[in-house]
Amino acid sequence: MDNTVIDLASVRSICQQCGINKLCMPMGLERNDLDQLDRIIKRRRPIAKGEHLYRGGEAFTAIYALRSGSVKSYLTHESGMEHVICFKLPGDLLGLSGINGSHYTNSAVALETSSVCDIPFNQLEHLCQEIPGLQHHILEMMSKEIQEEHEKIAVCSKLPAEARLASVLLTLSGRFHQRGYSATEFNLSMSRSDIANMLGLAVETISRLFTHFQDEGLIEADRKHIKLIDVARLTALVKLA
Amino acid sequence: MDNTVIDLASVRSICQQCGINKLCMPMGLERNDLDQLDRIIKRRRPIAKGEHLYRGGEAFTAIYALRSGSVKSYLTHESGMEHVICFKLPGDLLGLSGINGSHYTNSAVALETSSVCDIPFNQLEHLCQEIPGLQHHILEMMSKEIQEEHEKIAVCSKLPAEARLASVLLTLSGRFHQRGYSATEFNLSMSRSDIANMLGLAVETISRLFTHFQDEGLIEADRKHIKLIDVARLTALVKLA
DNA sequence: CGCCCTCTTGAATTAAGTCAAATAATGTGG
DNA sequence: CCACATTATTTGACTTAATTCAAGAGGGCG
Repeated sequence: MDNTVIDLASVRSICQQCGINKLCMPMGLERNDLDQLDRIIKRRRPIAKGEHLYRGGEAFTAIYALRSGSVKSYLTHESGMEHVICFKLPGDLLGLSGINGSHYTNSAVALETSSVCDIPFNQLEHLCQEIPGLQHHILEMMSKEIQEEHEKIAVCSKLPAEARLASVLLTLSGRFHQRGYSATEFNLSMSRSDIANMLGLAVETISRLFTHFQDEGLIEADRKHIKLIDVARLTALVKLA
Repeated sequence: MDNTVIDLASVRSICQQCGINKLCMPMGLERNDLDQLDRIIKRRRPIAKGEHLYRGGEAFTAIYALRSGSVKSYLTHESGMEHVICFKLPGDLLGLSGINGSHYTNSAVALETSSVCDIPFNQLEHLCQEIPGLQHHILEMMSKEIQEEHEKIAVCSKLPAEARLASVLLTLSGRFHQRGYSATEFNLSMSRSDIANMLGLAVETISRLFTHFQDEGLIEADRKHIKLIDVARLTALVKLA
């Protein structure tokens, strides 16, 4: 497995240097495979807050791995109404739902300055033919997305407002933790209204809940900055209801 | 493309005979490929109403293609509460969310006598390595499932009860139509309470809506038998709101 | 500095839930 | 095949969680 001699400034692929690679792509890939993958990936210069990565309806050409920052993906109803689907963090993949139908079915917009890797999909597919581990990884990532959506539907359609917000906070906490950041203290890059939208609630409700959580000593919230104080009680909120 | 001579009772693979194959698996596969796929698929004897195809937590070994009947998939909350995720019809695939984590994350139970094909997943994965079209098809099916979940979240978290039920009826209508059945007249294999559960509503609400839709001349409902009368107005219900 | 947009807070409204009960199916054992 | 038990569906009355409307308070940016 570990056939690496310490060859410092060698031709290490960018993927290998990238701290998030365990999340987004490679996993147990051999060095050679990683290099191949690396070769098809295009890096972009940073994307500014508010810039779109892609929009619903555009031709599907690539999936994206978020390297830094955060991105919101959303559907646009024909009435023009937006529905926020999820918030992506570094290591997450974007655009997978575009595979079927060869057009993106949702839009992705940066919530802050972010950077992404473009992974041209047809090339990725070819590579999957040669690298079984890569194919498996893609399947796993898609499977995980399906799992997450199932979970999200359960939360949004079964739990009261309080539990939904608690769930979002805890989920974010867990995801930050996975990425090596604090699980109890973080900054929200999304607005209250994005959160409300995703949870199918009114902004006012979210705002009230934030103050309520704070009054109850569950969290400390200063604008975007959130500190989880009583994780146990937050967790209980989600379970109960 | 069409290199078939009329060789009646030949060695045609079961997949080729199966009327639903355009939905579940093959698509543009060559005859040879189809045969290979066919070889790994196991057919089961029919599954009785109420029998489980798999349960959440069990080791993930196979995905399933529904051949006839209908199946409900649901999550079980730790409190024991069930959350219905979706209803599967012939041609649909089940179990895809189990790929990640190698355990089924939801349960699938037959709503009526049904038959399925078991597709051992590791064999399928191997086959995907050899048949690019098959790999692509699996990716498409998973992508579609993600799309559908996105859509479902939008419906359940944004639309009022009336529109949610209209959406379910229309979606089912479309799916029956795709499968060659009437788009305007069909039998629901699921209970009112399954529908309510999936939509995040109370059974009573669903019941009231059925009678309401009937009073409004939108549908005719006799127990499980549903007849869509005014599709245009139903559609408008979903859009508006 | 001031405008704009996000967020917060309060009061009134309402959609949907809960509780309770009747009715209609479905199934079971004798 | 019938009587009974059980479950699914419907309907009504009341309650409530969350929305909507209205308005004020902050913050951030040009």
